[in-house]
Amino acid sequence: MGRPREFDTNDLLEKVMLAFWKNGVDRTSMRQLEAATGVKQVSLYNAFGNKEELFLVVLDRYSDLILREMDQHMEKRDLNGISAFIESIVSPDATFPNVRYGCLMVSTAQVPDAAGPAAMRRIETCRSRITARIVAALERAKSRGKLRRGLNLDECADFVVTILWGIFASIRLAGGDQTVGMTSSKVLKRTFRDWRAESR
Amino acid sequence: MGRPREFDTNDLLEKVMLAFWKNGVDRTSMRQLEAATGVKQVSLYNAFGNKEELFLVVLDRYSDLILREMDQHMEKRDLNGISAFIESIVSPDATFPNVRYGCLMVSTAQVPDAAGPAAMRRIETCRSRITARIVAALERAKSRGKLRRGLNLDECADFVVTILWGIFASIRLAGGDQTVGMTSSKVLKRTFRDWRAESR
DNA sequence: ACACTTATATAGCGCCTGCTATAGAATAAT
DNA sequence: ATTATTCTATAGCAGGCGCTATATAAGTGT
Repeated sequence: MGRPREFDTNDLLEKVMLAFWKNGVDRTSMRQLEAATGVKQVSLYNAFGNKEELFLVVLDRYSDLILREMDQHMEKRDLNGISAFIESIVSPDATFPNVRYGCLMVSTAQVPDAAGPAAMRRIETCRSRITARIVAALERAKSRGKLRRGLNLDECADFVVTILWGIFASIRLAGGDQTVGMTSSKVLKRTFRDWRAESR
Repeated sequence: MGRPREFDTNDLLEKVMLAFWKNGVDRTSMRQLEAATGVKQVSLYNAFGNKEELFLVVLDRYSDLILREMDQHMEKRDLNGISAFIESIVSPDATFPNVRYGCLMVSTAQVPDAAGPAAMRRIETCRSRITARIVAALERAKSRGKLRRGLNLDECADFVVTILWGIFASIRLAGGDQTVGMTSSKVLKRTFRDWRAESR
């Protein structure tokens, strides 16, 4: 019933996500989104309600993107999986796209009022999901006897996620240069060696 | 010669810094600054030229603040100095003020166009000064025979600064809660143990 | 006392923002 | 074919933005 929309929602959201990612919520106007997507403002409002709701949809999309990236590299693996995931972000031939713009969640969370409380809640949720995946990988490592005794896995996971956050923030500061991320990833790897069983 | 200004520049800049820190450059209007400081917009423009230049002055002030905090805790010390500095940020009775708003530089750098290229350059400069201070502390540790052989000090310093960045970004996300920072600081401390001489 | 300088106070300009009112075009169900 | 529905297109509103023009008050140097 009714006239079908002419634009492809998936394409549209991809372009909108990139615009928000690159320029931030505040500095991405609805008119810019119209220009970037070729879809008129009114159609955007018809489809998504308002700017905040559109951003929330995009944020969910981004959240899926990063969690899928994790699963792709970490499923059933342990410490090496964590390293592989981080390398997929910082290595020169990174599979994670547009990492030169940092992380949509990290940058959005720095000015909480810009995106609204709902966005902040989603970002917190996604971060805790990321942390949970790291914890799971650490637990796999432990059950395989690869970890020292007395290591607090939750604390270690928070540590790793904080480094991940720092890498994203640093890449953004460096104008997209992933070098800092690479060295951090490298040093983290040797920290993992410290976390392994004391048999060295 | 001429009429002297009625406001105290130091007080003014402190209030302006807090406003930018809390709300970000974009979401801090000149009218808000007028309200926060009690100084009329026109006076602000007379004294600082425009919003961007005012922000640059504030950014320098913030930069001094954080570098002084480092010197206070790290001068002539090594690994323990680094830990003390980070703890002065994340501990419940932190001496570093307003850390609940994260870091003015970290958050500003996430939306580069908001503050302008000059601000970005200053932030990069300050970050490299922070890194240099960490390197210096590591070199002191090394010259005191406290470090393992074969450790790349520059890489280790980048690692530490990335963690610092991540802590700031995480505190902001957590709405000012410093818990994540505390655990990261704790795990970093045991990473330092790994960096020490292999006599363990 | 005077001119000169620099402060403050009020008001407002042009621009961009998120959002919407209105009208017309295109498709679905009846 | 008609009706109902949902799309697109043009235009514009109220409000906030950075910034400034103008007028006036309050000091300093001669």
